Amino acid sequence: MKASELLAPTSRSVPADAEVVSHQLLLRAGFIRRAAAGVYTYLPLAVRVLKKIMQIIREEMDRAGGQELLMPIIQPAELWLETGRWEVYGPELFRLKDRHNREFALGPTHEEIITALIRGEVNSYRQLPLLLYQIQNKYRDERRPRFGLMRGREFIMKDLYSFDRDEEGLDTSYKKMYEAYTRIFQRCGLRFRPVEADSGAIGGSDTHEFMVLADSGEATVLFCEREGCDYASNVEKAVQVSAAGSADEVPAQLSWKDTPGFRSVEEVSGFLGIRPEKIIKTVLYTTEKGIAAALIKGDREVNEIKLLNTLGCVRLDLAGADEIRTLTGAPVGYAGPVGLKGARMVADLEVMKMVNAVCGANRNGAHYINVNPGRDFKPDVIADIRLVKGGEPCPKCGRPLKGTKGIEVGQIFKLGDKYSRALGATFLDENGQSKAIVMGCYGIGVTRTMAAAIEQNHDRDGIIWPKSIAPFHAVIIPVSHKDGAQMAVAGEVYRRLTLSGVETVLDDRQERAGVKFKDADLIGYPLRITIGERAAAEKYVELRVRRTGGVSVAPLERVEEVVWELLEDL
RNA sequence: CGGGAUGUGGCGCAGUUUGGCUAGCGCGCUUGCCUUGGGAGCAAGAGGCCGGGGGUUCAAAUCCCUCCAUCCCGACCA
Repeated sequence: MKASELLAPTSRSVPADAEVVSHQLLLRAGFIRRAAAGVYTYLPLAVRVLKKIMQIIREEMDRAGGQELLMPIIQPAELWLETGRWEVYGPELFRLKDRHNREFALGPTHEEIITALIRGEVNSYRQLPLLLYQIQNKYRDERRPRFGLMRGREFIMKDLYSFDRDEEGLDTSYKKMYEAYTRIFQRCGLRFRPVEADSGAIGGSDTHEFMVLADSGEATVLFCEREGCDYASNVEKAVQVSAAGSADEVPAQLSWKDTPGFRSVEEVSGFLGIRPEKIIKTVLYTTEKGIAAALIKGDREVNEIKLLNTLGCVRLDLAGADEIRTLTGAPVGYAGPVGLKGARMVADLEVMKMVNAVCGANRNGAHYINVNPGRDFKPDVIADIRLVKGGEPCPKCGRPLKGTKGIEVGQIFKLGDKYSRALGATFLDENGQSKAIVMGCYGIGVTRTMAAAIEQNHDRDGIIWPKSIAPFHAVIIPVSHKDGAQMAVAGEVYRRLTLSGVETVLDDRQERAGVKFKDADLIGYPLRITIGERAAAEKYVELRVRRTGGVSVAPLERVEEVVWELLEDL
């Protein structure tokens, strides 16, 4: 490819509305352009990277026994009504109507479509297991599209669905995918970590997320650094290790104190001269099942995912000031569990071990002291509902966990029979018994993977593509485009490399050398081949590795050999 | 959806508070000269219904109303 013919519009200035590096660099290096919020055009360089990622995915899916198919993006509402997700999926589902006023959705995922397909095609245990996948655009009307390709409303995803006779078969399929995903992200040159996760709206039991470790990640992951311990979890899922209570303290008599104007944990603890750990924080939520009160220690935070799961709700919103006043009879800041009625009360495990705690008195400007859970109030549910933080003990081995940020590039789910039951996808087993097919689903964000790769591989000058997914392997830069000898050698190098299978760009643009060097670094070619005046005269080239900056030379007649050697090591 | 902000040639911005006559600057683009190992220099150019609509005014990029778009901060997902 000649750079003069390549549509790769690079830019020196950083676009004002790009916040994260991957977004900035994708724009600056001429990989993407925005069409609407969360919707992008992929320019030729990006398409080359995406194709490589997709190729790696295809190879690993096929190796694991997957078969590729292609399902419609436009999906009829009926199927979504059958599974109940027409309602549950909510405003994230892009909806549209045809000329006859029939309703459709733009597919955010394809459980409905594929299960409907399989219920028609699979009748016998002999046809199972089955692993089917596709790679195509997905549509999610995100509440807040953000960070370029990291969270788009239209994005490319690989989704595979497994169909098995029983749980055991599902376990096998799940394991295959776990291993395939591990290989895929390794091959893409990413530092990542599979973590336990919450299954969220898709439903199902077991699930892992594949997290690329990067500071710009939106998810927090906790993992154990001890050798041999493999515990790793999304904070949403991370379980707390119960600490010992303050057994030495003797419960005192319940009483209350005036705390005029002191509402927050910090204010109250400061005013009363106690540590935040002595306070029971009461957080009120509204749900579709009524109001819920979450009780946690003052220095903790509610894990709303856990709370949602504990309550068995779909919606969970922080209660407003009016709702709180109606329920507690006091303004925000004075809610407490003692004597509280009209809310479903969920206490965190830690709260039940507290002795002589402090909590709001459901009265303006007053808090109870010497509150003892079990004696002074009885929660409806006792459960693990708090966020675990870095530094807390590993549930498996007790060592302190490390907390980092991660970008979720893939997730695998055990769905069970949720969708097969809803849509009637059954088969006859060896005994002639009708059974629901046991399913799993497995997604990879292809466009997000590209962005994540940049988050992890860049420097001040630009992108540093891992060789396996780089748009090109090498760029050839003649220092002066007017120097016939240099151009001739550059052309010869280009012919040799292209012939030997190196994906090469010849920068033949009428630009000064500095401009070409800057662009080469920005675009992130793993290898740069420079031909200067002397090199042209003496028939050699200069090679520079983007990642290390290491420079070497090679004679023209051996250039392809040396290039391949260098590429091997990348 | 709440909270905050922005919208002026392709990109980055100034001008808006205090309305005023031909709307500026840098980058990029075109042409020529010159230069050629890290985004050179000089010269001459092209390119803007100042996000849309409505209003106030002798006069609106600037004030008011309204709509739209985009970005950032909070709850979900690949």
